[in-house]
Amino acid sequence: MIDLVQLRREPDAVKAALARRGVSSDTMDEILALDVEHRRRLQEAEGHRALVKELSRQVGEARRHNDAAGADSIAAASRALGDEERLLSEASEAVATKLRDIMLMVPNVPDPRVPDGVDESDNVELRRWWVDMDKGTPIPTYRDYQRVPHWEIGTELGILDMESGAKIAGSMFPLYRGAGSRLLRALGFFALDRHADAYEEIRPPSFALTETMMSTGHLPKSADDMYLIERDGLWAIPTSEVPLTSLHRGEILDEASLPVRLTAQTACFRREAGAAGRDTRGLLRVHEFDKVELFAYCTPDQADEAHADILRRAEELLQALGLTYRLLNLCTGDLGTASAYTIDLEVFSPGVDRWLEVSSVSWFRDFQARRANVRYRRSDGSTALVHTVNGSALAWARIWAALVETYRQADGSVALPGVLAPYMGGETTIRPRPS
RNA sequence: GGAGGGAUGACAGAGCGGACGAAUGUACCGGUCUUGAAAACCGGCGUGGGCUUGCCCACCGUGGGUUCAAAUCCCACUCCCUCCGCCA
Repeated sequence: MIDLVQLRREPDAVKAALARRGVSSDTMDEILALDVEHRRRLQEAEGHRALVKELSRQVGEARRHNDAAGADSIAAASRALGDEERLLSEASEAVATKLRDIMLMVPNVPDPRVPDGVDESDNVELRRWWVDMDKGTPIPTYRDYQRVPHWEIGTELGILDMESGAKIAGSMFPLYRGAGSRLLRALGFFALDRHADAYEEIRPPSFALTETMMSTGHLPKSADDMYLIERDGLWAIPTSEVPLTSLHRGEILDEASLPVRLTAQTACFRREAGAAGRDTRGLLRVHEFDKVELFAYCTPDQADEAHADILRRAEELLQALGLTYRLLNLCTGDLGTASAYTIDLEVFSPGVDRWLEVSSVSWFRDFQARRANVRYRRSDGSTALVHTVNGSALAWARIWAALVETYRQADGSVALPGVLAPYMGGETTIRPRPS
């Protein structure tokens, strides 16, 4: 949620910034008008309320002096006033609800660093990295045997079984097996161990209440993209950002404890309703995948460093895995609702010949903290909203795909990077299972 | 799933229709005292919102209701504790 006080104070600046994201100035004017009306009605209602309370006090006073007649007459007057007050409160509340409903749909104010653009094609590439990058080519030179899509490699080696996944849960639910399953586990352990120096490991619930989903900005806007267990009113989390943001919901944190850094690996569930029919092969786009998330609650002053640290850690993992990747500065048209600034990391997967998004490192300013009501106490005793920052490090399904494609050998085996050896029982080469 | 008990400020814990935003203790922040610290004593000490900046309003798990008036009474729900049942 954006800051209503800031909007009142500098409406033109906020309108101009949000116009870059396609929010009409009419919408903002409607918010401003509702805000004025709400405060007017609130004053009216509260004025009445104050009178009712005063009269009630007088009823008690009269009772104590055994003035039954006086008490009854004051009570009658108060009752009449109370009826009026009820109507005024309802009117005020109705305006407040309307105002809040619109506010919930307004995206975050983009940072000046965010480039203008309408969709992902306008994202700005910042830089690329790959092992031995010196040839002046846009991507590494790959051999023919690396140009095989991971679903073919997966079937060939018996490590990925999309058909069985579909039989069990429908299409786009992957099933890994044998060394493929172990690789997935290895990646999660590898990453969590690397982050353990500065980030507390959390294992949160995989489902969340509607209120929890509101806090991150996933609801009300993205309801169609998430799984809902209707009977219990629970949503399957699309990312561990959701539970992590609500870990301290409604709390006031000690400034000295900031930044609070957390990491979690969870399954992430996405209906991908808007992408039906796209990228349906293999692991390019799946309904369930594991992801390690890095998260920080921090002060506004710490936000840049917190963002940089998450980005650095995601890059270090990619470099340790020897994967080719690039950084994109997301444009206004591709920015998530709650984000003020996002850097995406994409790996190049030679078998499918595409860049795959494997991390989004975002700074939400106080947008999520306002919804989740997470504050910190400054040394002077005042309170302020925290900033939230998060990013994946990393999303494993697509990493899995990029790894088996990148490291496929001429003989059809896959020779994984040595950093995974401790997590693979020392065996980093995946060969066809003898049948 | 059944029966009972509970949920109050940072924490502990009173209050159970009328001046209660809430006793008291601890913690915390000032001050006095002290070479310094501790102790003692004095003062302060919840969060949000509105506007005429001094006042008003809201908040005692959540949502409804009763009443002139609700932390207090009634209903529903959530969570925690104890016991029984079931269970990986």
